[in-house]
Amino acid sequence: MIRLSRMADYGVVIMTFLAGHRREIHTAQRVAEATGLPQAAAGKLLKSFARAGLLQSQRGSHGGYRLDRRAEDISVAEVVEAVEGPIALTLCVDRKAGSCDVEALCPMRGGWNRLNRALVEAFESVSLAAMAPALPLPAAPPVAPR
Amino acid sequence: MIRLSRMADYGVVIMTFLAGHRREIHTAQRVAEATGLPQAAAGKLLKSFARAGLLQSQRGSHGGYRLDRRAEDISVAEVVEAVEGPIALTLCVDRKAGSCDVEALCPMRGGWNRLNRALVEAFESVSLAAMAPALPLPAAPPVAPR
DNA sequence: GGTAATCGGAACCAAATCGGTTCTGTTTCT
DNA sequence: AGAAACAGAACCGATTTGGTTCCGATTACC
Repeated sequence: MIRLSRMADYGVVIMTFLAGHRREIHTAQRVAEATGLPQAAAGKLLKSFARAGLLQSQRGSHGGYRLDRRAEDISVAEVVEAVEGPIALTLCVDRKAGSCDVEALCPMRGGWNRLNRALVEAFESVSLAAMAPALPLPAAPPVAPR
Repeated sequence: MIRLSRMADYGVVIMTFLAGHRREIHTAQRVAEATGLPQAAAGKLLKSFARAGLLQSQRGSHGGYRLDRRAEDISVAEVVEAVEGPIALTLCVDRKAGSCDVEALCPMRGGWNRLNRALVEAFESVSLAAMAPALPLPAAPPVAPR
């Protein structure tokens, strides 16, 4: 049903948490505890975000992750794309990738593009701050969506 | 990547074809041929649409499916929902279904709802006519998206 | 310099989902 | 009665997803 993957959802939770403690460094372990997400999964997501340049990582002992930007300045689109790759409703729409066989002919292209644009804009227009108005999370309800 | 299922995509193709031949009755077989979609899959989709009340079905010999409404009057949202069920980005957002465990607490609810509403509105605002401007399909490029 | 803490990256695995088919009715026309 | 068609469910293989595990690279501290 046009589901967002659970990982993307987790991602928003994590980034929201980090944004609520700006400029502090947290280990993956700590983030997992604070958010209630499965330890290893949180680690994987944090790696993705670091690779995407969304947050800073510090390796070695006393390392961890740190987010400098404010929740208001981070769009849900950035987070979701860091986890799932570009938002693309259909292959037609996805730049790169062999795309659909009929490519230029397909009369649907335009329509899907229009829909996709609307979707992307919606995601870009919502910030992490808008997602979770009450920051920082108090006892961090362990989430569990999808 | 927030993919629409291929079936939903097929669905749009089928409904678009039928809208291009309004009030004519077509067997599932014929629809499959005309659109180039796999026979059995087309049949399944047509059943879904009939069940959803999107089109009329006529059983028995000389039966088939018929679409009375005009392409301009049918939204992509209707088609997609008939195939995939309600458009719901996350379980939180989905009315019915056990939804997420934390339900009322979860601070993300509001945000996801907002995004979901935007998504639904986008789908509702695009008609089948807008998807495939050049109706009726000529030699029906056999589609093949995703 | 050694050791422990921590991230980086890939490999891996079970389970759910998805695309698609098949089978067994039921209805209706002739 | 028999053939043509839809209705609905069951089924199946392949892919995707959620999640874990491993191993290597870095860095802080003693």
